[in-house]
Amino acid sequence: MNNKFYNIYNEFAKTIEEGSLKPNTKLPSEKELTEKYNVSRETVRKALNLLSQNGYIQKIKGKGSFVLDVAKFDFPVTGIVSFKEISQKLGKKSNTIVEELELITPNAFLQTQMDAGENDNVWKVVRVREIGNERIILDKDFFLESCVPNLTKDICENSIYEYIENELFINISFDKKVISVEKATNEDKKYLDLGDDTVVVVVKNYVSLNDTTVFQYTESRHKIDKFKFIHFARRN
Amino acid sequence: MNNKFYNIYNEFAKTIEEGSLKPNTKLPSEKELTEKYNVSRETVRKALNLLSQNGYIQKIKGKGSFVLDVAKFDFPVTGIVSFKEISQKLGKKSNTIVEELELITPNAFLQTQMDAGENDNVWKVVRVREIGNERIILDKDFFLESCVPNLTKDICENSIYEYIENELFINISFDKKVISVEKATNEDKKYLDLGDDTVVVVVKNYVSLNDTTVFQYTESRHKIDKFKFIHFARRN
DNA sequence: CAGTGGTCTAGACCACGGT
DNA sequence: CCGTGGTCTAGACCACTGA
Repeated sequence: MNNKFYNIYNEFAKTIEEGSLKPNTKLPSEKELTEKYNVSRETVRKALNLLSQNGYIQKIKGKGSFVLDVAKFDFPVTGIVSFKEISQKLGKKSNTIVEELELITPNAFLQTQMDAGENDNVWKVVRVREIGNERIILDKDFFLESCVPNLTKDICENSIYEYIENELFINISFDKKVISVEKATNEDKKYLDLGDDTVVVVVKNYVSLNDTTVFQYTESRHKIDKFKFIHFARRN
Repeated sequence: MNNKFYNIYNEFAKTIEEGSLKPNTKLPSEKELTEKYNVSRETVRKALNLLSQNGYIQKIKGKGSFVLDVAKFDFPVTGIVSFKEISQKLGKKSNTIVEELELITPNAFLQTQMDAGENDNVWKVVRVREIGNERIILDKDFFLESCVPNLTKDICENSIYEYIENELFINISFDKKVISVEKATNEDKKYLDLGDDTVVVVVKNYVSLNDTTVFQYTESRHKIDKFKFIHFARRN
C-alpha cells in the first residue's frame, strides 16, 4: 500500500510493537502530526483511527492520543492470521505435515459451505500442525480450483496465504469464523496427539473475495489445551 | 449519537437487518447519497465504511456498494454483546439466576486481572444463565466499586450493561476477550448441567473505560455443546 | 468514455480537558 | 482561556469498471 495514512499507521504500529514507544506515552497532537508528515489533518486522523481500532492507541477528546499496552494483546488481534505468522510470533519451532492434497468434486456439504457447484473442482488439503513435536492442529482446507489453479506439496508446507496473495495476487476481502467445540472424530484421533481428550475446538473459516464469493473453506481442529483465541473490540 | 454519518449508518443497518434491503442489492452511489441526505461525500463514506466494517455491505471500486447476506452472520459480530441481547435475538426463553452478590477485597489474582489495588473494593457477581431450563453459562463478574457504587439483585437479574450505560452513563471504550477450554471446576459442576462433560469453554473478558482502566473482569464459563463464537473480519 | 469508489486537501465549527 | 480530538464540507485527483 502506498497510501499516506497507511504509511503513518505502519510507522506507529511498528514502533509500538517493538516497544520503542512505551505504553501511556502521549503521541504528538494531530496538528503537530500534520506538520511533521506534511499531510492534511484528515489523513493523520485516518492513521490514528486505524491505530485505535486495532488496539494500539487510545484517543481521548480534549487530551490527546495515548499508547496502549500491546503486550496484553499477545497475538495480533482481529483479522486472518496464518499458522506461519502465529508460530513466528510465538518463537517456537513448528512444522507442517501435508497428509492429503488432491482435487475433488465437492459433496453436498461443501457446496453449502463455499461457492462451489457440482461442476467446480475443489482442492482438498489436509495438514497437521506440529509445535514442539506435538501434533496440535488438524487443518482441512478447501479452495476453489477456479481461483487457485495450482497447488503443490511445497506450497502447502509453507504458507498457502503467502502464495495466494503474493504469487496469485488474489485479494482476500473478508472472512467469517465460527468457533465451537465438537466430539473428536476418528480422523482427529488419527492425526492429533489427543491423549485422553474426547473433544476438539473447531474453527470454521469462510474466506471471501472482493466479489463476495467464498473461495475457501477451512476447518481447523485444535487440541483443546493449546487453543487460545484473542479478540480486541472497540465499543462505540 | 446525533452524528449525520451515524444516522445514515443506522438507517441502512436497520433496513438490511430487517431484510427490506435484500442481499446483492446495489446501494445508490456515493454521489447520489450526498444528494439524498444533503451531506458531503466524506460523510456518506464514513457511514458506508462503517457498514462495510460491520459486515453489512461490500464496496467494490468502480462498481458500487452491495448488500451482503447478513443472515449468514447469525449473531451481531464484533463487540460486546450482553446475554440479554443474545437471548432476545435467539427468541428463546432465558433466565438469569443470581447465586452470589457481594463486595469483596480483591485477591492477588483479581488485582492482576483488573485495575484494582488492595484498598479498592470489588463487586463479585455470580450468575447462572438458563436457556430453555438448561443451565448453560456460569458468569463470574467483578466490577470496581469506585465505578459501580451500587449493585442490586434486581439489576443483576436484568442487564448489568444496560444499568451501567443508561443509568450510570459510564462510557465503555473497549474490551479484550480470551477464549480457551479448561477443566471443569467443582463450582462449574455445582452450577451447570454438565452431564458427562469434563471441560468448559472459558471466555475471559477485560472491559476498559475511556481512560483505559479495566473496571470489569468477567469469566464466562460455557457448557461446551452450547458454545458458539462468531467473528467477522475485514482483511485490507 | 462516463460512472464508480479511494485518497487527500484546507478550512470550518463543535465539545471536551485542564489551566 | 487554549489545546485537544470529533464532525463536516466542497472540491480535487486517481484507479477501476463496464459500455
